[in-house]
Amino acid sequence: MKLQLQIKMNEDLFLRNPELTDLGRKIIKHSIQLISQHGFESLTFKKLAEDIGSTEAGVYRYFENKHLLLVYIISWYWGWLEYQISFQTNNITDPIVKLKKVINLLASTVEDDPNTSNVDESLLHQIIISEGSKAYLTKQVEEDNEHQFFKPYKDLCAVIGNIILECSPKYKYPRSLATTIIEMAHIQNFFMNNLPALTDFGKNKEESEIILFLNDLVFSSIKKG
Amino acid sequence: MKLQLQIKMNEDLFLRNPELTDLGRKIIKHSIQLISQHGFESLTFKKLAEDIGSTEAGVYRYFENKHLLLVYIISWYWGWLEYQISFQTNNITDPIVKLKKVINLLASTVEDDPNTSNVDESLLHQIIISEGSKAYLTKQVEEDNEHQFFKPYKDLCAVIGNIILECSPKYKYPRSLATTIIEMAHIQNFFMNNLPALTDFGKNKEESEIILFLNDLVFSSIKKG
DNA sequence: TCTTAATGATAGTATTACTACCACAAATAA
DNA sequence: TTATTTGTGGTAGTAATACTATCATTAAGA
Repeated sequence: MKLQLQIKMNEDLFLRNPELTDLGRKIIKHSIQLISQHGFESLTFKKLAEDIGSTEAGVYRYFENKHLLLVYIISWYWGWLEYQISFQTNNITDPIVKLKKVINLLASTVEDDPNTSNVDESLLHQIIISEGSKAYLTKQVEEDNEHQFFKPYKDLCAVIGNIILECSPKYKYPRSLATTIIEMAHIQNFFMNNLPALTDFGKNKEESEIILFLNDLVFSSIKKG
Repeated sequence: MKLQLQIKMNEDLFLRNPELTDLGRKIIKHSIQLISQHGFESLTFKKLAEDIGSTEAGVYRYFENKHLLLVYIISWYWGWLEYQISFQTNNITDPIVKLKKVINLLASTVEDDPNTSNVDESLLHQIIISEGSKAYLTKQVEEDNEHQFFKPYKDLCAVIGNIILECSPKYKYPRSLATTIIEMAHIQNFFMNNLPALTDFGKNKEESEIILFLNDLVFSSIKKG
């Protein structure tokens, strides 16, 4: 049995649903490749179209601009990750074990998921690390937020926040701690690989050390209450 | 007595030192205003020149491109903040009190410093929150790092890391905790004001609550040892 | 006074970020 | 079956962006 995993996407993100056509799927696939390889700034719809073997106008029929394309693929990742978390923590009763699993999922190199044929999650993970915050660090956050573009991130944050509350019902900052885990898993990874003087993981560059740091940070915070 | 505070800047950041001329100082002042008002993406040297009452070519004589201008003003801020920290924690012997002071300085709205006439630190603080990570989240990090562009940030991180070690000599992640404090002070602020569902501070939007969160996070982590 | 440095003014180029229009093929509906 | 919609390719065009280059003028320093 081959099951195709479908993530429900916000329809305001695109002009035409890229999951439904060949060109659309190519746009997603190749934009992930190009952004992870050359960075978001250097992506243009012209280059993307050439990479695909289509035309600029063709890409514009799917996405209004590259910001929305970025928000799309990042939203997709958060949706996918929330699914991964619910799947991989299923049947775990101990919330502490659950939370450790979440930290592991956030801070470990992602492997390509065979259930999503047109998305390479390991590249996407690199994009989240290097470009993730650019989705919201804009002057249009408010407008984008009204369109619910950040719902997948908020949902993930709520899921993790609830696990934190299961561990420690009296802990006062479950959501902020959740975003701290998420953001720090990525920022420490970026720093470790690019500006190691900003971390304590410079020698080995092992993401397992980031996981140890996050575990220490999180569990010393919530264990007290 | 009027003392002018001078921050020593990396010379590779500019083509001509903006601190030494009237136009140069205007470029810094107006770019801070424009970026904080309209965001870094929408800044162009043409708009900046018009705002100043000069020409595009004039701005290009000082900065090669807007990325370097951003790195310049952000570096300036880190240098200024490190000075603030050393000044304001001077004579404090208890490292815990010191660290609390640092958290306060990082997470509080900055007031304009009268010792720096051409820089408005409160606007700069907003830029750090919304645009700060864009200085390093690029494909040129490695190259920029070779030019030592991130030294002010690293120095600040080292200073805070050392205070952490004073509090708890056996703590294993002083630098990563330092960057966590710095980054989270800003990210939580951004989320509180723009995406409050990602925080626990949505109702009052008080930065004092961010400070409480950070204090809780930091001191429960380091107190154990 | 001679020279250099800083600025202003203008022009020009390649690229980016789009919008618009037309033609064609395949799938779908009448 | 024909008619129509849908997806795509191709081409053009425009305004803005991100620069580079040149020349004249003024102010400051030697």
